[in-house]
Amino acid sequence: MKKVTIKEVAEAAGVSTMTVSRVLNDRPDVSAVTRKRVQEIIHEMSYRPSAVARSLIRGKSHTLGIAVFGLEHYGPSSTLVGVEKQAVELGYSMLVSLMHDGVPGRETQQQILENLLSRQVDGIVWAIAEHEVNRDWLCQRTRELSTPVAFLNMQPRPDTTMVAVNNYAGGRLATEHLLKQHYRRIGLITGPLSWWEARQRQAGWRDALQESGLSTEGLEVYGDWSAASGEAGMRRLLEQSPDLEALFASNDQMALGAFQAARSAGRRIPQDLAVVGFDDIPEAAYFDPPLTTIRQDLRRMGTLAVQLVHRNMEARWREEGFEPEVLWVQPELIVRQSSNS
Amino acid sequence: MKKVTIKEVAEAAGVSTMTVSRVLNDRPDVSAVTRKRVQEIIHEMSYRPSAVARSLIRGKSHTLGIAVFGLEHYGPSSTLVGVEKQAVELGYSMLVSLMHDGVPGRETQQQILENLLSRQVDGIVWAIAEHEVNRDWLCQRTRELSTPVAFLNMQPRPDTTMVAVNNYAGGRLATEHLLKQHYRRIGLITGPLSWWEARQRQAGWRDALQESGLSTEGLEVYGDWSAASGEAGMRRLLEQSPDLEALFASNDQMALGAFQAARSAGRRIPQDLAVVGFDDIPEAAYFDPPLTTIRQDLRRMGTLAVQLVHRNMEARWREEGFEPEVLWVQPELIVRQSSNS
DNA sequence: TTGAAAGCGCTAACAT
DNA sequence: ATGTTAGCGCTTTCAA
Repeated sequence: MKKVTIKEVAEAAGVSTMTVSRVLNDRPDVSAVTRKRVQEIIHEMSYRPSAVARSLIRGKSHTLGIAVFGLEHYGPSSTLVGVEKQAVELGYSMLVSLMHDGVPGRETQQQILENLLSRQVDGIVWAIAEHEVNRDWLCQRTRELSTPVAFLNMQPRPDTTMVAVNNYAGGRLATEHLLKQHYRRIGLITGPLSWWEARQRQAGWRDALQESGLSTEGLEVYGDWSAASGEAGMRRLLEQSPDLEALFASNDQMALGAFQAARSAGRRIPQDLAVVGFDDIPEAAYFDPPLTTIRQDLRRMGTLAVQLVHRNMEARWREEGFEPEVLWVQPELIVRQSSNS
Repeated sequence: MKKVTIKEVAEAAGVSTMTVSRVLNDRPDVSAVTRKRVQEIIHEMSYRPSAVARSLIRGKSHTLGIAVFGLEHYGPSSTLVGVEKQAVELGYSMLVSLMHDGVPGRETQQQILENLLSRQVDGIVWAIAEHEVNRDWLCQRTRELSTPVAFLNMQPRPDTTMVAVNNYAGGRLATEHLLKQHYRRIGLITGPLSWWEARQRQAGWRDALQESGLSTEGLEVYGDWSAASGEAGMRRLLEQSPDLEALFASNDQMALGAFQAARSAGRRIPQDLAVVGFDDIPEAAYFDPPLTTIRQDLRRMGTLAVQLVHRNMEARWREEGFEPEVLWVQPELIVRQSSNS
């Protein structure tokens, strides 16, 4: 089937394209008879106005761009779900760009940005974790654009719109929960420290311990978010600190790996070792034992990011100013049996 | 920053828009001097050609539409990753539409399809599981389109392009693995039977048992893919068939739930009960015990779907015919300790 | 090697 | 209430 254009519809209906256009846009200035006839023809020919032509003329594409890293994982996909839902509610479609490789390089990020812009997206949500790759250039670049951008989970910067989970607070929450139960030797398996989120969780753990006058000596090992790294990390931790009483794993997968290492070492959870994770993946409640963890409302984060972008767009539309703002989402402690003393 | 157009670039360079266009498209018929100058100006003004205008004129948007259901889950997000990767490699961007609610209704699917089409996508990948909602209308509709569509994981139909995992074979694989180890009372926790995939896995299990001359009586309970339903299902199964020796859970989450129920019932895995799951989610290898499961190469499925769509598009471009085809992806048995006798 | 004119599909602004 | 003209940003065609 060839694509039908407004011209053909107009011809078939014996009216001008303008009249068809008016019917399409529900304008009041069309006689009821004409409207009805045109609508019928539209239906018959299964005519569908070209969003592309409309974008060109209106200078708005009704499309939001989103760049996501690590979509296979629970966090990014939940976030994307939140973003999409809100986007659709506000009448936008989603142009999605993914980053796959181990570390999101500058080259690729640049390409993604330019591609989204060339497709005339009305706004952008940047859900690519901040790595050691210098990100200032990106933030700088976005400030020069006429297209609003909201960043997710990144080190806050002045004049930048951002939504982030308070990972620092999450780290403290986890650690303080363990401290309250009188554990004193509380280990940490970090995420890759090139990630902002991993550093924040680490800082929360460290500060909580230090404020209680406790040492962090020998209690910290490095993971890469994977269950395998959690297992290896736990093993190292038990070797270097056999007096370990509790563990804060920077995500649930690593906690799961740690469970396995603890089992092989003959340590029961929670009797011999209390564990807290981070994320609250759907499986966490069914771990053995069910995992105490820090829940992040990722969908909400996505939703908020879209709202910020949208408000920003509307402001620019009306030629008003828009104050960049940073929105913090608070994480929540979910207590299950892995931390019960 | 206002958006720069080709006109402004042309003016700044003192040439016609045509010359700029030629430079943009790397046409040979521009003098080296002019080309260089224009390129510099383009860079200076950070001019970016409008993909929208190009789409309009060329009748190709270089965009692929994809409709996905249940993106929070591991399966759909892996598939999307595969789709996106291949799409980008072939020079397309991805317009993503999500379905959220419990059951993907016809209304919403229709809307999604129309929306993608109105945005002039060059091709569509339909990754929404087939439910009891009658899908024939959708397939029929796509046959009338000038835009090629590839379906994922659906009941094969004539004249329809599709990629699917052989879920039936997967179900047999799981069950035969258990049979080989001399288990005879092998239970099944199904997915929601409104899903084609769930029915296929069920059929594989049933046929395998029946061909071995075994009864399926009292060995089947219904789940909804969630770990909670796996736990409830396992409990029921143990009640109605206390002589249960093994279990095939139609996905890994339900297997995880079943683990928990088995534990509370005092049954050890695998000594008292062997378990096989389906999907091979990344966590499966770290369950306690590690889960034997059926792996599906979901990324590959996504990749293949895009390739089919692309070949189809090229064929239409050259006004050739294109034979709809059905591609089957074979699942693979991953043996871990949950099924070791 | 370069440019002018026409037009992709649609709508805003101005007739009638 | 309806039609005409012009133009969104770019490229195709044809002329110079």
